[in-house]
Amino acid sequence: MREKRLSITDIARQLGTSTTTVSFVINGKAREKNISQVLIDRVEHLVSELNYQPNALAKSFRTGKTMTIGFIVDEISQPFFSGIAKYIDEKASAHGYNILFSSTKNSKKRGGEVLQVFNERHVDAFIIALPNGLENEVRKVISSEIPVVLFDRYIPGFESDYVLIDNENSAADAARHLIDNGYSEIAFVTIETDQSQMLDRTRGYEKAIHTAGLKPIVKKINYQGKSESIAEIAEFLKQHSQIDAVVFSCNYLTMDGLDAMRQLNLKIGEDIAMVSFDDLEVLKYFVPSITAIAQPLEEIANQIMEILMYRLTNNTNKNKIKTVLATQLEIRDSSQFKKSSDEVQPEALTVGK
Amino acid sequence: MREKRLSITDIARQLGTSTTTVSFVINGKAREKNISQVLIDRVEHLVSELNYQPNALAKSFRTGKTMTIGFIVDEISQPFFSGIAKYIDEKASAHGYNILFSSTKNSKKRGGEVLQVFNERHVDAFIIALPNGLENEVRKVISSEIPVVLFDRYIPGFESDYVLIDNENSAADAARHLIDNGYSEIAFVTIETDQSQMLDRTRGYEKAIHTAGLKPIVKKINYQGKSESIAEIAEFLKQHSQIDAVVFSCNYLTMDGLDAMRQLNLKIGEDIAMVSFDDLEVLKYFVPSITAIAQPLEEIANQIMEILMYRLTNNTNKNKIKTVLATQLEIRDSSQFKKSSDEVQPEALTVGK
DNA sequence: ATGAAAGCGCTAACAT
DNA sequence: ATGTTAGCGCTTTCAT
Repeated sequence: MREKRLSITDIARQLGTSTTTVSFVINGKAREKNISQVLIDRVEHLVSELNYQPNALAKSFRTGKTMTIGFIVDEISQPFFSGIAKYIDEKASAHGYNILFSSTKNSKKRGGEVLQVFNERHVDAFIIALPNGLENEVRKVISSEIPVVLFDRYIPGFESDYVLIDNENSAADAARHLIDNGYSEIAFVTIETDQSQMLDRTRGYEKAIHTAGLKPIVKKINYQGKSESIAEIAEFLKQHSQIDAVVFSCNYLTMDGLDAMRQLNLKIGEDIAMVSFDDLEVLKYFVPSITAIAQPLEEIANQIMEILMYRLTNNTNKNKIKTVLATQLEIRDSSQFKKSSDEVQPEALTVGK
Repeated sequence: MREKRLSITDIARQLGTSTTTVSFVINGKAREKNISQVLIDRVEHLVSELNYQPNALAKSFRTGKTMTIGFIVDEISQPFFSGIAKYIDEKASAHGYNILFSSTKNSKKRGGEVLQVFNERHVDAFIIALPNGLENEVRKVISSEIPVVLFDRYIPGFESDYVLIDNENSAADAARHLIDNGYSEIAFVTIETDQSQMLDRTRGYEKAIHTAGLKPIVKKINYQGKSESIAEIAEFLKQHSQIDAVVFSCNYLTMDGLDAMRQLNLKIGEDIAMVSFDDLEVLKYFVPSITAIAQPLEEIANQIMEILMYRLTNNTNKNKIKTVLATQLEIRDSSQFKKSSDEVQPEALTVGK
């Protein structure tokens, strides 16, 4: 299938014409280059008859274009990233591009290596969820005129194309939703990090809590691994027994939180309300179903590809495009209106006041 | 970062040596080619001083090797596939390979296109979860000596490397587990397909049911989309109210099944037991937690890469390697020992006998 | 309207 | 032990 491949020279020779002509015809530049219709037809006929396939390697070598987009994320197996990957692949394929991916494990070292390798392979563009500390390396790529679209998080104060969601308002909405439903001791569980999206989410939560005259309770997990995270969350919840609702800042913390709550025998929706930042298909099948902030995956991918195609087509890197998308708070049973608990004065008091 | 790149000729010129020497040193063939240590040192010194990076495109063009592996699956966003992708990426990166992926949507047409495009891009090897009907195209690739490892399913009667799990016994185990726990009207919900893994799973279920002297109840969904699937499952369960346990043949059917059961107000673990073929992290957090057949993702990826590295290193395609791995039945609460239902004679009878 | 030919950067067979 | 050089297949400038 690959060894006896014809070259453009073979086609030209058989036709008694030049490689130039064949090249022009193959690349659709025939008209523009004033090739006669007769010749065009002859070339096209032979090409399809012999099922000639241009050697993409030679073409890439010659032009420097690889029709490849580098997709760099923390971990491809995370549903958010693989969901984005799905849509990116669809759009990219439609434009003749393919996706080269690698996971950074959110490590600066690994991220730098991937960036370098993909750069050496001459990917035409990058789509990156930026690992901590890789700002300068990415800066270099951007200044070398290769299109880069950041997503999920960005570099504050740094000029780049990006597609984000409105993290601050999304988190604030979630907090307000809990406040409106009668909760007052609302915790926010996030990770210890500099990543912009996590900081924005925390800020949104804090603003909403302050505005309501409540006291923020923020737990930052120094993420070392799943079991440590679960233990830390459990310990946190045990130490702060007044907490009546929790917002988890990302999907893996939601998972760890579910585990911690189960260990503590806390009944979700009864003992404690919860909201997950990031929706997962399964969350709606839980009993009780779990309220979540859903990111618009397809729309994020659409915007990323739109920017990329613009950059690749217009060959300009000026006027950075910054896109911020809204999220959808999927209200389910885990955050329903607060029931007065048994220990606290029940209806009697309410009636009496 | 990319424009002012040095070439091997620049290095050679500055050193007053030849490109051959530089090439040999760079590619670690210096000793083998009897280059003097002095020269080796001089070359290496200048290379690192100037931070020379060989042009991967030129190298690929020249050698025909791209250090790229094509990873073709139904849908990258499915947890099973993105989980495999994670480990494949890890192992491949460690060997200097990168992963080009695309989803086929299990369409023969789309699968054929991806195969062709990846082939034109000269990927060094393929890892494929085969779409229905693409057998002949894959056959061509295999016979052209490009390493191909199939996984998840295979082509019965066709010689190829593959890594599978023991689908038949896994499904049989799940059925036996339900039988042992007192269930007798055990249904199997799968999709209408020719895919080997689904057929094997169905066969395993049927064998176990027959061996126990029970009657199989198989529902094959003609998968058109999520909502249709949910409706079909709900209708099926309603029509067969005698069913006391269900095995779902893959993770998306498990999801659809959960939705259907919720619609019918069936309490899992009480009204109906269930087992999921394919584990998902969340299944253990459900109340009740859901029993599942867990595939060894990392081990599958390991085996795939082992075969691939062997093929790529030894440059032989002979003696196909067929690997079948065991699964783990994660027993949780959704399939616990059957409680006698209220309509049926309760303890009194047991006591009386 | 068409062709000749240079050259992208690298590898490796073939000198010496 | 090291250098010379011929391509790999393609695009594109410059002739004609």
